[in-house]
Amino acid sequence: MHGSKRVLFLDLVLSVFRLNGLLIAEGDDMTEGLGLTHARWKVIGAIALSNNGLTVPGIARVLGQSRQAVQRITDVMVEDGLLEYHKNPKHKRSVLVLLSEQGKEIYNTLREVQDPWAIDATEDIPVEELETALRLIRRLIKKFN
Amino acid sequence: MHGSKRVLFLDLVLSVFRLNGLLIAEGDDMTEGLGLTHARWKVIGAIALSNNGLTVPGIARVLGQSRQAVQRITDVMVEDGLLEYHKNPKHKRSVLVLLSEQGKEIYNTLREVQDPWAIDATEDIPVEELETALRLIRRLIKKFN
DNA sequence: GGTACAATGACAACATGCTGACAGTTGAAG
DNA sequence: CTTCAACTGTCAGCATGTTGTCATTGTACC
Repeated sequence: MHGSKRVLFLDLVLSVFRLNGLLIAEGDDMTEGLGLTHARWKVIGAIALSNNGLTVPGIARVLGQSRQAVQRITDVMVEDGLLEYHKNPKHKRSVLVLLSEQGKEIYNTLREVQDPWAIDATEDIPVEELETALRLIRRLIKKFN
Repeated sequence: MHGSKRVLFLDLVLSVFRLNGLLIAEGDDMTEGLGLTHARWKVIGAIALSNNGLTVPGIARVLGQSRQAVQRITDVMVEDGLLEYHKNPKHKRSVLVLLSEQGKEIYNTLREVQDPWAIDATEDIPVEELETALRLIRRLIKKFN
């Protein structure tokens, strides 16, 4: 009988939905004044975490979104001077997306708010619990991928 | 120095974003053929879990969304015969949203797919890990609420 | 009872996400 | 070298979510 396990898991799923919304709200609060929406700081974060830049479909894979949705955002962000398209030696059409100088400045400003936030959020949570939760979430990601 | 804990947490945040997207995709796959979108099965689920029906703003609070977004969905779902608006003895304007007969049937059909899915997804995951992860996520939800 | 504040429905403008479709590019298998 | 499937950019249509605004209804406080 796996009844309680099933309920436990459905509870987890609903909680992930809820936490997802709250995390986006937190991010939007943090980026208030930087002129960023959640779609934008997600892209900036994904690029900043990569060393050599990412292609548009690459960003989409990291964020778990469609490449078309990411393409639309990056196009506007390039127009706004936050990102730059660079030639990709490995692909004639698929350019690399990198942070512009302005984009880097905004990311640094974001980090100044984000770092204390992350530390505060995990203040009273043991590292082991974070690791267990992350491992479980990764396992589910792999399963559903 | 909380550096590694900070990185661990940011990794967790990104993974929650990713898992959120994958779970919605899983739900959409399960409801394929039922004519439901994720906005719709979330509403049906929220109402089904409540005993006496919910008002539109009430659904919004449960799902962590704006009442306007939920209102638009429920209006169309009433038109489509999935939901019904009933008089609310406690409020002259704010009606109660309930599942119609067709809505109940669809929810039952959904359960027939959802239950095996939940069992399969957690097949090789110990209950203790599920509980640890859920506890952590709930703690974060409470923190950001 | 009256009054101030919160909650609700309704509508609009906008940002974001998805899928489908089509053409050009890449890479791997034959 | 050829061929074909997968990947990519681009455009279009549509569903969803957010914020803002306004009038109406509820509630709490005096």
